[in-house]
Amino acid sequence: MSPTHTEVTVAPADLDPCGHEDHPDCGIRDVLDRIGDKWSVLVIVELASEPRRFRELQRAIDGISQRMLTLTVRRLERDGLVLRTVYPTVPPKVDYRLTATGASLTHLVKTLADWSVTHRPVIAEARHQYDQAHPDLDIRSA
Amino acid sequence: MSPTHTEVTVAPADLDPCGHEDHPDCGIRDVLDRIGDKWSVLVIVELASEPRRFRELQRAIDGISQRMLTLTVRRLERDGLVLRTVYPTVPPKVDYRLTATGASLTHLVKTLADWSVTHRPVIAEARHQYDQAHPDLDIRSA
DNA sequence: CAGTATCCATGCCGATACTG
DNA sequence: CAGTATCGGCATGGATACTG
Repeated sequence: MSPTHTEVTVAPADLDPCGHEDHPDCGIRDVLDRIGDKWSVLVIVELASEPRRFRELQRAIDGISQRMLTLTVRRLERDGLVLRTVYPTVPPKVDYRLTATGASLTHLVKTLADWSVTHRPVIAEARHQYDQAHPDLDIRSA
Repeated sequence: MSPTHTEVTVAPADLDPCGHEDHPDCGIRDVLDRIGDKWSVLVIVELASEPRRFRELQRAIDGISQRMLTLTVRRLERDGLVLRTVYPTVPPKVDYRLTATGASLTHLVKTLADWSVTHRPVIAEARHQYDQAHPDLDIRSA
């Protein structure tokens, strides 16, 4: 880590992984880079109803490690989607809640979930068909 | 969608990475596992307007490798989001188009893009603030 | 043109151990 | 409780070469 460097991080082109703005693509990748990872949405969903403490989140989100929860909430905090509040008590208490921006994401997430529920059977069937038709081919491990 | 199959496909735990259905989480992770990767949405966006051939896709999607385009369209095909058509000509011609299910995703993608465009400035600012306040901390490389 | 096949780098993520 | 630090596996994805 060696935190002793005064150099100002310029952070150029931080939000623009792809080169051209005229394409409608870029915005999408941007959101997905934010919530497309393994845990972010689950944290957001969990915080949608009410603020949660660190351990509460960890217990609520099945399978997440301490490390990943920390990383996930830190990133969400950095992006201004989650507000982190530290109460200087002993033992320490920290809670997390959605900011206004973060809360606006819950609608989006709901839309995603709805789509999934609606189309899940069709997709499952499509997969089944495909795997029947291509028994030798294995996409998953390719 | 022509539900002409009597056999109830059990689909053994293929679509259910997390263990419990009562949580609202699972559906979301499901979509994200499908479109959350690096290229899928870009392919979908590109196919939204009209069918495309393989090379057309590759040229349209800046930076995608041959390998990744193949993998991406294959997965989308397997999930029944994209239809692949081979014309037995020489040289070979293959085109890809969205299925009805795939097309239904474009609305979703549009929603994502809109959210991104709307909130991008706020998020950029939040990041900036955060990085100012925590100059030593580096989340990106953690 | 439309792919396969192979090799390899990165980095996401999990497991574990330790701290204020 | 709420983290940090370290190590290591494994999947994702890029580069390159080859094929029908």
